[in-house]
Amino acid sequence: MIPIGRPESHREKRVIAHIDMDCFYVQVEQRKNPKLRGLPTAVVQYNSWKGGGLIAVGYEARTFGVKRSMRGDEAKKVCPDIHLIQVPTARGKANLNLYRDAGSEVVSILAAEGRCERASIDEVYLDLTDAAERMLSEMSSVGIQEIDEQVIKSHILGLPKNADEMDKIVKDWICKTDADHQDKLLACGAIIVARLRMNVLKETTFTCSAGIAHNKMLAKLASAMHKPAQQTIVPSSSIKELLASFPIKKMKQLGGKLGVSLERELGISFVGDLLQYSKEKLQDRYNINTGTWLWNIARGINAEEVQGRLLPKSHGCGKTFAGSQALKTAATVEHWLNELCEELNERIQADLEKNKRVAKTLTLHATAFKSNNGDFQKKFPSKSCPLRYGAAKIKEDAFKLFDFSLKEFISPQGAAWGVTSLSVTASKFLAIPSGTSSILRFLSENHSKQQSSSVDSDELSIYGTDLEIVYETSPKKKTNSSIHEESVICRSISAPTKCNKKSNKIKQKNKEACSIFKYFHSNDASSSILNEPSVNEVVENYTSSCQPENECSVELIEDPDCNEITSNNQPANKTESWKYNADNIDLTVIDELPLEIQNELKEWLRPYKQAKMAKKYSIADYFSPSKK
DNA sequence: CATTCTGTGAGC
DNA sequence: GCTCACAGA
Ligand SMILES: Nc1ncnc2c1ncn2[C@H]1C[C@H](O)[C@@H](COP(=O)(O)OP(=O)(O)OP(=O)(O)O)O1
Ligand SMILES: [Mn+2]
Ligand SMILES: [Mn+2]
Repeated sequence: MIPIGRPESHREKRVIAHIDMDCFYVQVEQRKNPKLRGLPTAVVQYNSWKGGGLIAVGYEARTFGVKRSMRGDEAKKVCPDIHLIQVPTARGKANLNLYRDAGSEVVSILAAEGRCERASIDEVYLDLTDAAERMLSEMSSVGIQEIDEQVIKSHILGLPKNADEMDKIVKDWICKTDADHQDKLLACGAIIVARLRMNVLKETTFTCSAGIAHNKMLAKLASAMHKPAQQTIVPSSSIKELLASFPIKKMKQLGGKLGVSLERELGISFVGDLLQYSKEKLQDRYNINTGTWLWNIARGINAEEVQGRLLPKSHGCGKTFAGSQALKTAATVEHWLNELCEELNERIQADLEKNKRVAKTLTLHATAFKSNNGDFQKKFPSKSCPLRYGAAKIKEDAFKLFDFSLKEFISPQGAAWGVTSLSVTASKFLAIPSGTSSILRFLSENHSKQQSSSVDSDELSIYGTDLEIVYETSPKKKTNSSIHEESVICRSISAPTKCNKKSNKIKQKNKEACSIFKYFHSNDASSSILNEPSVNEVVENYTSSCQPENECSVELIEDPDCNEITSNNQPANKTESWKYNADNIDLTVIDELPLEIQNELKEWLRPYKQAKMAKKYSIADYFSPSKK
């Protein structure tokens, strides 16, 4: 909820920008159909019921009083000429990929000058401290000379308002040679941001607005002050006055219940009104984190870091089934879950291709009512399980999760039910290592070759179906350092089979596992991971199996060749571990796996078996250009 | 009968 | 680690 309240150092010297696209979905539609430019336009989802719901409104339409969340019909009433563009649909639901992709385009342009955090589909935070410092030092002797026209359009808080002289005042402020260091850095930040915004416009046709300040909170606040296609600078000297009249509910994090409780319980209206309360009082009334955070924001202090993150952390698909559309049979739920899972599968496959990462967790959310107990919406328990790649697996697992939740929802009485919303989410992404000497890269390259000459990619995915590849790298601490370990374990994952009522935990069938190998190489500068695999690779075969329906006992056997890193082999969870059998270098263990899995595993392991027969154990052999 | 998303900390 | 409420696009 509330970010942990950490104070910033007394004189904050960071240069932080917040950039937010103007009426974003509308601009995306206007790029697609330029005839809409300059016309009152809004984007709606669906349209058969009351003209659909507006989710984005262009600035021309806003002058007529058209608002987000209005119905299409309502918008037509106040703005008869409005162009209502529908969100694309697929599989009976809205599909937002057009806007997601446009958002990614923008992020990739804006990430060029400093650490960038994708804060939503249409906004980012940037930490431009280094770039601004560099700029300032480069022109410290000459002073700032030429200024883009865009920069002149900046608004600078705390300066006297004078419409006629504005251009000159801004230019003077930006170029002022006797300004303090903090202000000069902001001026440099503003120049950089203006250029970035120009780049976005040139490369995408989209306009955006920005705030430039010493922290995220003030930058966010400023970016919304002057829209569209403008930017606003917050010099430190302007903060007190700004917050003194800044409404509490407009502050990020105070737009909900907390903001209301502040207004009601303290009887205040503006962020600056919080100044009268001691830190202890705020911590006492709210809690240590929230209280500290409140005390700080009243003073314009906020030390939250800009996280370097360009990609979303999860992908979700959902649909609501309002009123009479509520789903009342398992079959209709299954139908819609299938549609949602199809889309989710498509999106995580695309994400894998583009971003080389895999999702590890599948979560099902729903809302439902019980019709005996009044019609009132009750939260349906959400559940998650390991995500298995492949549309069929995702569908199977999502429906099982739903089924567990439903039983919990209706028990013990058992009653008629109706589902009013469903969603499935893929999360906990892990990057696939991409260095030349990575085992996973090797696996995936080999696998994609097999795939091209075989069946539906859905049915044979490197991360998918019943197999998962667990990839681990040794934590570098505790070592003697230059040794780097990668281990790959290939194991089966089953659909969720049981749900423990008490702990609410989904039980998987016990995993049957085959540790494929471990791989060590030196991570010295002299033999960098980026170089050809070099190194003292040791490809060890580990074999093991877990008895189905039995918890494995931990049996760690020291690796004779690599004593120094066995401590890193400690399994985090003692219910799963691998026996090491140095003698069994043949992959006979797979004979103990279910036939279906065996076949799949054999396909996968063909290259390794060939390698074994040739008594070649070095992964380097696979990377050498002559081979393969 | 707003809808369809995403991210965070608390509490277990 | 998982689930939830809350806050925001
Ligand atoms: N409540 C919502 N439901 C669905 N989609 C939304 C919702 N709010 C915003 N969006 C989508 C559509 C918006 O174009 C996009 C960016 O949101 P936001 O930045 O708040 O407004 P905006 O970009 O449309 O206008 P502005 O120019 O005021 O920033 O996210
Ligand atoms: Mn926006
Ligand atoms: Mn936004």
